[in-house]
Amino acid sequence: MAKTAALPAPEATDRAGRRTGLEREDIVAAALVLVERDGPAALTMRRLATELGVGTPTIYWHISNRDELISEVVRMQATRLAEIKVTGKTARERVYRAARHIWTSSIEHRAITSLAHQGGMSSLLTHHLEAALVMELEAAGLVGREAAEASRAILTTIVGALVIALRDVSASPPDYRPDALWAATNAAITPATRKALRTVSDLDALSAVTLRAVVDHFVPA
Amino acid sequence: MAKTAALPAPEATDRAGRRTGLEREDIVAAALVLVERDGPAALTMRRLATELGVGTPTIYWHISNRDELISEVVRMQATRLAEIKVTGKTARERVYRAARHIWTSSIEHRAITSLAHQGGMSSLLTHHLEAALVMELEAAGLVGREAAEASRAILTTIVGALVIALRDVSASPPDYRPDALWAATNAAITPATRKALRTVSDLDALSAVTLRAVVDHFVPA
DNA sequence: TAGAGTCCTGTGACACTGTTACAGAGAAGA
DNA sequence: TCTTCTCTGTAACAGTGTCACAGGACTCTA
Repeated sequence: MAKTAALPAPEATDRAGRRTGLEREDIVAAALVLVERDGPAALTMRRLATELGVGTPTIYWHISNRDELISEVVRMQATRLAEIKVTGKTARERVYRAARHIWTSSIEHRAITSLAHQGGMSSLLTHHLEAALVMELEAAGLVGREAAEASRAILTTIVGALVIALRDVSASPPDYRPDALWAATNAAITPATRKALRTVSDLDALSAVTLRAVVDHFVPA
Repeated sequence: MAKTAALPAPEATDRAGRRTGLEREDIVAAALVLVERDGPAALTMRRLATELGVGTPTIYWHISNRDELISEVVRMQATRLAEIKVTGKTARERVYRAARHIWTSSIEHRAITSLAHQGGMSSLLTHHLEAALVMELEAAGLVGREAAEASRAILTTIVGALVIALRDVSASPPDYRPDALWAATNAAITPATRKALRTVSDLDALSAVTLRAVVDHFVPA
């Protein structure tokens, strides 16, 4: 609200009547930079205001909520990720590549992915990429509910790997980290397996393999 | 610390020198009840203290951190979930059932699952169940790195579906909810598929299907 | 040129969070 | 009885999101 009422005719003087010339988009862009640079926890209203050389109420004039700010940040990042060129010979391969692209770009911008994720807005972040995935699914012959289910199954798989990959292991107490847990467990498990469970896994490769399996299951050859 | 130094000889008088007779375990149990009743956000130190009829520093005498409290809550819940009886004829089927058990129990106690998850401690919560899963994987012939990878792939799949299932859709602004997003997108997608994408999915069934596919891929018949 | 109106911004506050310094109360041991 | 250790309450600190309010800066009108 507020901003929608009687916009001041965007003529010659673009930013008339403002003191700092601060626009909604500038705030969102600054927030995006802040998150990518210092992590999701750094996105504080006061800190963002300081970054912009402004008081907190100024931000609240342009943006109603912190949640809305996060939404907007995620959305801006989503549009930046919009353009994809999916390659591959078979339809299956193209579906796989489209899905894989969601993973790589999410990992690449892990700070914003975490932000979107802990705000429950991961679907907003990946929506454009997901649209590309659905298009490839349709090209592979899946329509309607079949396409929707395949898309969701694939996205589910990606999100799961992302959650594991992006969590901060050093944050939890040493005794409760996965390797310590497997070292301490008294279940009837072979030493070899136990050792393998204690090593950190290459989630990128694992995600790729799992993704391939899911795609192969849902997309006909 | 603090508690470890010179414990007061647990003889006849069990709770000597205490005024309220509050134990570490009581606090954790109360926190568990609080979370299950009012959700993860309700786990506030002050609120927990009020629930126990006590001041906040009393809690801090027994437990150093809020993070440690969360760890302890998750751990208590994890031990409660420990006992499983996996049934099924084939080894594959038993692996699937063990994996499925992780899903159902996580959904059943969604508040604590969310708590564990947003604290990055999902592995702690599901550790016992995961151990059972690994045992079934070994029974199916997978050892060492193969078993570890299969276990991780399966857990990843479950976690992904959980994240999607447990997020609060009503929290995000209406324009950014999945159905609105698919209604507004201008991608080249068939109306039938678009409609299917807008409907809420049965994640329980979808998770089951995806899980079956992943298990079939990693576990030999 | 003076006044009115609108748009934006700063000061300061409120309620809430986790966390802790400090002063004690109560029981146990000397 | 006196000391010591274990626990607990009062009160505060720093930080968070959010907003009421006053006022400055600009544009438009008289």
